[in-house]
Parts: sequence; structure tokens; C-alpha cells
Amino acid sequence: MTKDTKSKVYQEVLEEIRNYIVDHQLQDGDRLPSERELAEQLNAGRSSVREALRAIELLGLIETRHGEGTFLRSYQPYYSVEILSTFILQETRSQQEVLQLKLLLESQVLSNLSGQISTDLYEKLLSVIVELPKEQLHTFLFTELFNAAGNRLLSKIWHLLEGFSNPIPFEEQNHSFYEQILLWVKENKTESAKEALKKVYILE
Amino acid sequence: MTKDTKSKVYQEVLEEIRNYIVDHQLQDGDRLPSERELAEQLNAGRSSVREALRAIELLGLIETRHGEGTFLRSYQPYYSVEILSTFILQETRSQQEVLQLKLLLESQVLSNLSGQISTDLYEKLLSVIVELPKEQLHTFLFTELFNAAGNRLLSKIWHLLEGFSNPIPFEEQNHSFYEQILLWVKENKTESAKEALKKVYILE
DNA sequence: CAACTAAATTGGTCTGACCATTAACCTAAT
DNA sequence: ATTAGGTTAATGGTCAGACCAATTTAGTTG
Repeated sequence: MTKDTKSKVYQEVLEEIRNYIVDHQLQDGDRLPSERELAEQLNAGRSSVREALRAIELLGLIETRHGEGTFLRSYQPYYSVEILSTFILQETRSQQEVLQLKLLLESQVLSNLSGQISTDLYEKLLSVIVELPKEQLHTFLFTELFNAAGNRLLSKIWHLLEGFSNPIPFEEQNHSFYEQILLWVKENKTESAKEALKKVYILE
Repeated sequence: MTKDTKSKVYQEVLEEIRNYIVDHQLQDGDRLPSERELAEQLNAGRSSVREALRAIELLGLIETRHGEGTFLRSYQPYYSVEILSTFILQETRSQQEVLQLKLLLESQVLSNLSGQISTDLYEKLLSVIVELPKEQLHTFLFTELFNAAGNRLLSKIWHLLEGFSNPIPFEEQNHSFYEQILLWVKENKTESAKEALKKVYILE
């Protein structure tokens, strides 16, 4: 009868912590009670409390500082997404799939930045491109572009894919190719840039 | 010098478990070593191992059965979604980012399937759509579409975002909307479908 | 008042113990 | 030989205590 009732202690602690936050109207940056306090108040062992806290931490909801305490922080899915993505990537390591998604993200960032690149940034990037060895061009440019676009989630996942697609034979392009891409984006001719980029990825 | 090196034990355990899964090519349903074995093999305390396992469990990547062991399972955000939804309410920027990526993936799957939907599948989906309540339409249709598209990476990440974006207010569409989307994809009119989809996501 | 020191607080980690659940094994009755 | 029942071993669930490491706080000293 009491099938659902038997939940683990760390899950109950999870609930209690949530209630605590709501009841005390805690905001980002506010401090939670210490692990020992929580354990005592909730009638649980400290290890159970820690299991709950570690889980929440991995989700990105709290931040722990040694010697100080545990603090609420604004939700950032990036860490957990990263973990999950790595697990998922392990399962589905189809290089095609990785490349397709990578191309998709790169195309998206080009769209996001279409006509949005300042002359300052443009010239700065151009000057670096000239000096960089060929094999670093792609990573460098898109790292900068994702950075400029400001979507950290997109950026995180792209970097992840970047890591996984390293061993994949990639048709390296020369400097003028990336200069052209950059120019197109700056001049709002994103479609041309996307097409050119697509050709680099030998899909199918 | 070794500032960044000092990561917590449970995080290292996380890594090791991931490596173990990769090395042994574990699939959904396969069993992980026992907590005690992991602790010994990784030279860590059992409590640290448990912290890692609990965190992964909350993410929905593993399943634990008392007396039996710990098992890999296909990713199902169950608890994490509930937790996150109560913890996170606002955080517009993060939501925006999740939504943007979600829309991007959905658009991509529409492209992938453009003109590729068999009459059989079309009619099958259509018949289900009619019977489904409004709030389940979106998830259902795209689950099926991602399934049909066959790109598991895309699919997994989408499901992931689907879980994370649950608490986000979503403008629900009626049945005819999704019937139209489906029809457009079947008839190779993907651009129309994408545009319509984009309007559902109120970005910016 | 500033600077240094000692103590208290807090998170990080390990060990060992015990309970609850499940699976595997063995034994005895049919 | 098969099956029912009970015992044993393995595994997760939980707690308590100890110790370390980082940080803050309180106290002391110059």
C-alpha cells in the first residue's frame, strides 16, 4: 500500500531544502544552513544531507565554498548539460551526428551575429587570423564568435562537440576562407557564409 | 600552480564512472560495479562514490535498485525536472538560451525529414494527434519526428532541453497547428513549417 | 588601530558499523 | 527429479564518528 511512500532520505532532504528556501525566501547568493545544522534539523545523517547537496550542486542550483558554506546561485544549466552531454555523446558517437550538430550550431552563431560585428572586433579578429597557423583558424574564429554572440549554452555545447570532433578529419581551410566568412557575417551576407561553411563539412 | 587541479573526489568519481561506461561499452540496462567495488577500484571512500552516484541518479542517468545494484538507463529527467522547476522560476536569460537551442534543433529535424515522411507514418501520427490533449501535442510530435529522423544525438539533446524547458511557459498550439506542420514537412514545404514554429517561440 | 594568533565554524573525505532488500545457494519434502 | 523453504552472500541505504583543509571570527598584542 505504501509503495510510493518509501523514498530515500536524500530525496526527502531535497524536499526539505527546497521548502527551507521557499519559507525563508532565499535569493541568489544567500547562504544555506551548514551541513551539520541541516542534518540535525532534519533528523538525518550528514552523509545523506551531503548526497542531496551534491546532487543539487551538479544541477547547478547551489555553490559550495570550503570553509564558508553552501550558497544559492542563479541557475546555470551549463554544468549539468555538460555532464549529460558527455554521457550522451558516449552512447551515440556517430561522427556524422556530431558534425551535423556542430555545423548547425556554427551556422546559428553566424546568423546571430549577422551584421552585428563591430569594426573594432572585425579588425581585431582579422589581425589574429593572419598570424595564426592554419589548423587553429577554425577553432579560434568560432570561439570568438560564440563568445561575441553571448549565448553561453550554445557556446558550451559547441565546445563540447569541438572536443569530440577533434580526431575527425577536418578539411582545413586557408586564411582567406575565414577572412571571407568573417566579412560576410559583418556585411549581413550570412547565407553566403553558411553555404561556404557547409561545404567544409563533408556530410554524407 | 595546481589551482584548477583540486576538484572534489565525487567529481573525479563522476569522470571515472563515465570512462568505465565508455570502456566497457555499457548500454541501457547494464549494471555498474557495486558501490564498494567502485570505491576500492577508484581509491575513494564509499561515501564519495555515493555522492557521485546520487548526483547522476538525480540527473536521471542511472537507476538504483536496493539489493541488486546500480544500472544504466535511458535518460529520463524525472526528479531533476521537478526540482529545477520549483527552484527556477525566473532567469530569463537562461530560459532564452535553452529555448533558442530547442527551436534550433526542432527546425533542424524538420529539415532532415523534409519530404521524407511516409504516408503510413503521416497517417499514424495524424490519428494520434487528434486524440491527444493540447498540452501534449508538441512533445509528442517532436518526439516522433526526432525518432523518425534517426539522429540520436540531436534527439537526446532535444529531450534534454525538453526536460529543462518544462517550467518555461509555452504558448500551446491547437491540433490544427501541428497537423499543418506535419503536412508541410511531408510535402517538402519545410520553410513554412519552420516559420510557423518560430512564431510559437516568443524569443526576444 | 593595525597586525598577528588562536579558536571555532564549515565543507571534504574516509572508515566502520548496522539495517533492508534482493539474488543465489542449499537442503529437505514431495 | 522437482519444488518449497530457509540460509547465506551481495548490495544499496543510512548513520555516527573521526580527521583534514579552508575560512571566518574572536581575541590578543604591538
